[in-house]
Amino acid sequence: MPSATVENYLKSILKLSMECERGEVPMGMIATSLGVTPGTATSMMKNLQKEKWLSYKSRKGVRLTPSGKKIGMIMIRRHRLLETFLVETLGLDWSEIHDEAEVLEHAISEKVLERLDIFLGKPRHDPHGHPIPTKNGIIRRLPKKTLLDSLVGTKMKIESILDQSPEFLNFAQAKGLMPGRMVTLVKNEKVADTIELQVEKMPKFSLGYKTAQKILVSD
Amino acid sequence: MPSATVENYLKSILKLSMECERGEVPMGMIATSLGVTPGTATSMMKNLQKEKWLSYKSRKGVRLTPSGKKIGMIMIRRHRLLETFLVETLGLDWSEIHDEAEVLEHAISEKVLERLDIFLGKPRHDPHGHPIPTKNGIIRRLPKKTLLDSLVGTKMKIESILDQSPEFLNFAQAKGLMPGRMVTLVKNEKVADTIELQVEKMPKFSLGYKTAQKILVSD
DNA sequence: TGCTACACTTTGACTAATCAAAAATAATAC
DNA sequence: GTATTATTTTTGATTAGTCAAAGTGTAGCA
Ligand SMILES: [Mn+2]
Ligand SMILES: [Mn+2]
Ligand SMILES: [Mn+2]
Ligand SMILES: [Mn+2]
Repeated sequence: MPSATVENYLKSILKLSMECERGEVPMGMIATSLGVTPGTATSMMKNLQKEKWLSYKSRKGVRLTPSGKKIGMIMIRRHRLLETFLVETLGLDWSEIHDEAEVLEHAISEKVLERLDIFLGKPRHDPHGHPIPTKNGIIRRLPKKTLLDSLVGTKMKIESILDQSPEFLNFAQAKGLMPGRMVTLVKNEKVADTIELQVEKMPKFSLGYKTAQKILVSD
Repeated sequence: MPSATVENYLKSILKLSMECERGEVPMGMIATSLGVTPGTATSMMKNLQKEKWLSYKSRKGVRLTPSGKKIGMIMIRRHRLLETFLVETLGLDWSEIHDEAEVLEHAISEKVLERLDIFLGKPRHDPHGHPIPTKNGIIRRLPKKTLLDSLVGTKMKIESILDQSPEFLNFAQAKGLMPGRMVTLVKNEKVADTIELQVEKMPKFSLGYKTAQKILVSD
């Protein structure tokens, strides 16, 4: 029923509402995240409210209704299952799958998606370590801990990569920064805004604080 | 570059031009085949001509240019490879794949398609026996011979099913009328407009003339 | 040769999605 | 507590794709 455009809006709003834990998602974030002008976002919010997918309070922001949340969650599931398929089955690189999935997610039916899920063995994460929601919209929460929130000398398991840009993903792959790998924090140079890392069987390397926060880990 | 709508138009026009071997494809056929009103088809033809995908002569019809033909052929390839994937890999029934492929064909990139082609082992037909064009747009011609064009008593190989409707495909499957199976023409009752068939290891059954022409065969 | 169907084209209207630019409001600084 | 800045909303316009209904052209028949 919802158009591809509406699916994108609802998915983005859901992701924003899960990230920045505030009551409403502000207009500006929505416009930025969808790459449209603020006016476009405002007018779309009115349509989405009319369809009961969210409630919109002028100059405050937007909150998804259960039906809006459901559609958003379905889109996340489609996106991540498709990304998994593209890497696991077709052998594409994890840096090139996001844009492909961004389009395919609007074209795949529930029936085909469920077959794909079975074919893939009901995976629980996509190639970037992001959890895949169940058919019923249940999603595992990501750990909060980033590379920055750990002590020098501890060995951690990489859980998830938050940055989706091809450039960063290529870099991360080259350094061994991939979900499942073990990594040790060798040094933390507060003054230099830098940490030094060692991924198992790989040479050491450095990462800025800002970038380090994009790698989620568990011990 | 072309929108999904344009892709559908060019694919349909190409298929029509291959079926009814006439110089130009008439407007009426285009409108019918796309399920739009004649006026819509006319105005779209002007746009497509502007983009140099075809030449349009008012009240005569339309002929694809090489670049239009190329896009149409790419769409046929995408559609048929996707149908093959849906049946071979995901196990959907051959009666339910057409509509799925009709949507997915606009969402899959060349890169993913080529991976899919390799994954499937470069198939030469889709599940209905239709030839899959090569990457360069070369397509095998279908045999002209239908079930009607054969003599009583001869055994033939089923090559292709031209009717795409789920109802007919379900019926055909139940009777064993599928590409690759051998069939014998048992009787031809001209006055009753009917032929009687026997597919190997299956009970005999009858088919009207009109329907019989939708099954292509070779000896 | 004129008439009648049918095929096709034109016209005017509509919807979804978008932008640019102007207007309004809220937040922050001083 | 005003002035400046940032955010959001309005307004007016555009584009792609569509339909309904009215208008036009033509092929074949009378
Ligand atoms: Mn998308
Ligand atoms: Mn992802
Ligand atoms: Mn299509
Ligand atoms: Mn087919």
